[in-house]
Amino acid sequence: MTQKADRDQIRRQNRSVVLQALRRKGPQARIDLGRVTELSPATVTSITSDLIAEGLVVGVDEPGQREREKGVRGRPRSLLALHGAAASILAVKLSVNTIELALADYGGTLIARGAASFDSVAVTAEGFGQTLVETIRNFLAKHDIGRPPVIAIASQGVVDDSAGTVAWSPAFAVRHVPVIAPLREAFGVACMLSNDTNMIAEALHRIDPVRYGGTFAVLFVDYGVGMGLFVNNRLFVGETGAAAEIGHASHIPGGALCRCGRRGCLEAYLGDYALRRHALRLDPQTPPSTIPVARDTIRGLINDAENGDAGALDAFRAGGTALGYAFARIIATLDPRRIVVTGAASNAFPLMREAALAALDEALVADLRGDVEIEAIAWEEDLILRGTIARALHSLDTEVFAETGVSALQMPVGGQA
Amino acid sequence: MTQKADRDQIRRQNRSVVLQALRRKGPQARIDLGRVTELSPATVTSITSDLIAEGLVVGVDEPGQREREKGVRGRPRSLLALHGAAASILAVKLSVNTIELALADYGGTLIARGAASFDSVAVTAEGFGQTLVETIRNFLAKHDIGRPPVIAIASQGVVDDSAGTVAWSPAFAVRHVPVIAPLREAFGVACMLSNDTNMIAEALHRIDPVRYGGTFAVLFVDYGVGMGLFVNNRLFVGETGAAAEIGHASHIPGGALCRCGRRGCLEAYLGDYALRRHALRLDPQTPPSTIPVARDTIRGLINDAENGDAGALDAFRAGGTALGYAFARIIATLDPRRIVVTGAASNAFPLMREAALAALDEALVADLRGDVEIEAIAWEEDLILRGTIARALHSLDTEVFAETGVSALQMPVGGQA
DNA sequence: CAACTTTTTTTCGGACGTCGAAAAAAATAA
DNA sequence: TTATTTTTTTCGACGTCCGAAAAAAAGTTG
Repeated sequence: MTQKADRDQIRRQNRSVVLQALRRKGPQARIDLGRVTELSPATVTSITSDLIAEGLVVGVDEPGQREREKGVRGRPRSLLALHGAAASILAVKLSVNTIELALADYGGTLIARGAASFDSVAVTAEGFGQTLVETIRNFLAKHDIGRPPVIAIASQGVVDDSAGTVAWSPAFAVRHVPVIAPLREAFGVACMLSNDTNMIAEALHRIDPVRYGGTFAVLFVDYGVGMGLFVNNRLFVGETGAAAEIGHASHIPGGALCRCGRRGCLEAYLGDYALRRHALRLDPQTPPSTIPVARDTIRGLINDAENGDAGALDAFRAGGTALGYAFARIIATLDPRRIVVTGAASNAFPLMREAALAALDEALVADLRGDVEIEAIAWEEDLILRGTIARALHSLDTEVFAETGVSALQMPVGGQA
Repeated sequence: MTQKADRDQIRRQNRSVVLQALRRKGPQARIDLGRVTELSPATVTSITSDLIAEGLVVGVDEPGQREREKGVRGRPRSLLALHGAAASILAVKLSVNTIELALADYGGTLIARGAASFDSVAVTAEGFGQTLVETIRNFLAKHDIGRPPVIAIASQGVVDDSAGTVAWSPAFAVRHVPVIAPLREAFGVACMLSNDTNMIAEALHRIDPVRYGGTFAVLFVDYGVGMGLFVNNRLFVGETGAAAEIGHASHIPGGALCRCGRRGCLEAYLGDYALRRHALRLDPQTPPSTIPVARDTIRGLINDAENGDAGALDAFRAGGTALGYAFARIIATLDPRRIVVTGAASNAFPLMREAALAALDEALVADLRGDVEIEAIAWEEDLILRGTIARALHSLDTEVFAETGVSALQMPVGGQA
């Protein structure tokens, strides 16, 4: 049953709508905010003056503005913008042997970036929290910032967002590694944990909410296969946060041997090791650990294929077939508007397309397919960190700062209090 | 981006909350409504007096009430209830050769039921609308009711809810059969169209919103395999209404021959014809049309299996394996709280359980499985019509009657105006 | 049986958020 | 300097919710 509504809720929602408008459309005058949000000018004035008093929004003087309005009569518009110093976000990306960090302000401006290495294999459930805390502490010290109010982490593998742990990741030998708890304890700040592929979906949605909206899926094909899912314009993570973990869902019962030890996972046909295994014409049961892969394995295979190497071509054809079946199963279950393929292997999509579409035809009645669009987009490493930042900012806009009477989480900068 | 909120929205939502509370908890006093909805007594009085004036709610005298409160001091509670005559719902269930009908009032009370036969195979895209209109007209004439304000249809197969057509159904030889348009034209009333298995999920959710809430899936295993999906406490139908059509999603690429002409669909292992085909030890490529099935095929097979028939036992074992893989794929994609198995084959779940759980183990890393509960519930034919009525009533509560100043869609009863 | 107690329901006034209209502010044009 | 235009703010009205108080309608008690 729906919840009751009261007056406070209206204000909360409208504050949030104004903040989101400023985030989406950049600095703008009150009159524009009124048009975008459909709130009356009177209400916009009321809400923005609160937000300004609380330090969440500031008046800005955009230099270009003056000239662009040269010769326009009337009272000049005074632009408002999100106040960068109102909060800051530390986005952390966990992958094999690497922790990447990015610091952004409330306006979404990137302030600093960094990276650190660690030994994934040696990680213990207890020790990793400490590693993470130290890495973050070092990074923050180097960038002269006291206390980031929000830490958002994106991790490979299966994330349990209610427990705040990484339930299972190719990066770790151990399971159920606590992440949120040690950070909250060390820094006493709000923390959130997400799956990395979900953050790709989030980034795409923030970049183009129309194209990447409604219900859509992102397939990340790289060292493994991940999936990010939006349902009804919202990130969907399931009951425990483990939704969209299609990489280790079964493609062919009893099929090729996967890294996870099971047989027939989608990843065992599409992961970098799987493609190489196929290209080398090794037995599908060859243990993945014995197959040499590196960061650029997929690029190498694409090169080989483009030079006419039959093994590589075959590997992508087989991968394409698996991909097509994955499309079919996603469509049958979710009827999405769009499926996006990205990751290192997205460059190989032209090599896989034909097999993928043939498999889709074979696997799904045409009447079930709807109008789903399938596209491959070039892979950018940064998408994950950008999505992570975007998600954290959105949660500030809708949850923290929507609350009336909350002043900015003041960020001490430099030596000043 | 979220929409702005205004004053009217508060009232709409709170009216809706009150109506839903009356529906969920039955007749109750204002003070109880206040407790359930968390609205103040003053607000409850204000909202209910509007609702009473509009004919949506009436005061009732429940005979038991008096005695139960014997000896209780204070002003006696005066119970309010949904006013049955405020609207009526005609639920229509379309299946092979049969149209079932049920008429209910706004209070959810069943007023009449009926059924009619028609020749599914002979249906044409243009003619079916007429058949449906006539069937409904006859039914309504027989029950002395003028003009049902809401018609809700549940159909087998793939429903396109934006187009208002049955895109593809085992009941019809033709595709894209218009349903909404002819009804709206003939009766000029609000119509909605859903997939039948989705209505099972809806019925379960209304019966026990806690148990059947959040994200859960219903697998309907019977003549075919259907799926109903709730995501975040709401029915999920995808972008075109074709979500959760797992029956014709691929289980084994190139596998057993399905009714739809493709190979390896889940249904080709779990549908009644598939089970019989296996039990008779026929080749998996034997065309389904040549396999004799009837309404009680599954019951017969269960009997055979319980009497030790090796073929029938094998068939259920194979079906169980397919079911287990389906579980695994659903869990990997959606991470649901619960998966419910129902339909005629749910009685066979004990015969399938072992194979299903073994397949699930084989197909999905344990860490991905979350705390999903898998249960089989006895199949009741009525669940579909009940869910259809429930869905229509819910849409009245939240969309039509939530609007302020809407008086009841007066239902002419008997000879009276 | 009249006064008291208890519980439910209604009434009343205050607070608050949105909106439209009018006023004020700040520019250009004549 | 006055008129015009556009943006922003102010003001008053209206609607909704809520708390408090009053009213209503019973049972209890002496």
